[in-house]
Amino acid sequence: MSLKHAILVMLDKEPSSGYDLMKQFNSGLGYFWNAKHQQIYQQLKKLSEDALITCEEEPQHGKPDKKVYRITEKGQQVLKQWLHEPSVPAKINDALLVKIWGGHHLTPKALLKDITEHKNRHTETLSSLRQLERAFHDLSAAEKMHYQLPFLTLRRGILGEEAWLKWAQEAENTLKK
Amino acid sequence: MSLKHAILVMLDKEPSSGYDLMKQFNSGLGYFWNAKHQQIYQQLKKLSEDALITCEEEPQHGKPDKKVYRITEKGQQVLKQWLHEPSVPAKINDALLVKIWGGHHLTPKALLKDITEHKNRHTETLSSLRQLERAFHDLSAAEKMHYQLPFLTLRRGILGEEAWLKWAQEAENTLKK
DNA sequence: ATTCAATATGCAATTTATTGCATATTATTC
DNA sequence: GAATAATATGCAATAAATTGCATATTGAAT
Repeated sequence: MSLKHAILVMLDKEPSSGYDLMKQFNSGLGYFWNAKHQQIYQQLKKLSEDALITCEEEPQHGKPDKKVYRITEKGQQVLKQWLHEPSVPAKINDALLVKIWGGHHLTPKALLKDITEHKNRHTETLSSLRQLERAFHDLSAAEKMHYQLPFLTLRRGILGEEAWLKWAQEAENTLKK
Repeated sequence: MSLKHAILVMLDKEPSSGYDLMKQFNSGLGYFWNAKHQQIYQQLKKLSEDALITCEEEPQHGKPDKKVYRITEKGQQVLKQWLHEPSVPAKINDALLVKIWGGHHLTPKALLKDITEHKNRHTETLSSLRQLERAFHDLSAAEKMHYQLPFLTLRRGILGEEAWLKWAQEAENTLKK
């Protein structure tokens, strides 16, 4: 379980509300970790109880109140310890591939339709990742150095999405025959 | 949740025991779906209760007894229905990338070590996928046609692993500087 | 003889994740 | 003025996945 650590990593960079974290998880920066808002709020509650983070209510004008969470010393210790452990390999559970594997019950057309929908999503993701990449390239050398590590994760996203789309092309060529 | 459907797809191709399925999930063919043995046995139990599969005990000589599961008519119906629904996108939860994203607490050396371990796993996976690919190429045209769809999933695996390794090279170049 | 690896399955408890509500404010659009 | 989208959070129930045991057989190696 690393949602906990993903949250700690994010709060270590910048204090945030659950809603802020949720947006990060659902946008480019959180490309590598997915979580629904419920999970995030639940984890924040747990992390608070364990005193790995603290919570401050921040009244806002024009918007509902925010609960801003901050990582504590204890939280940083836990985070550092986790960072020093070998990371568990990401597991792949890809329903589309299960479907294709057993797809002889379906027409190629039905398979293509499903693939196309996924392709649209991947195309969008790639496009927003590339946007972030361009923003990175416009930074000064010092800033580039500073964002070196997040940039690596961005590159992973880009290479991953490119490979996915390349595969989709192959799949389409096969299924259209 | 598609472990259920992954199992149905597999049993639809060939009756198997939980242990057989487990091996598939942990080898090349199950590259696109991961499950631990507990999950598989639990699902088989549930699927039996729901009458989507049946179970037959098969005594073996030299080995403990096997429970061979077969998909039922009802199971095939459920499977077909699922195949006709749009498949849910695979979600990515990659602890290594979380680590890199927050890796400024670590030395580049420590990060490289972790990446190298992952690289070894990915290299092995790629190598076994390529072996399967070569086996495919040696098939007759008719057989190739028959395995067209599983071959597509194999290609996804290969392209995915190649992209991963390409990224690892980039990451190493960055971190070694 | 004994340890080890592979085969084969499972219970019980816990932890994680998902789903389905539910609420409240403000700004904007129709 | 009413509907909608965005902001912001949460409870409760269920489902799914993981972890830690636990057992039993056979063959091969030491």
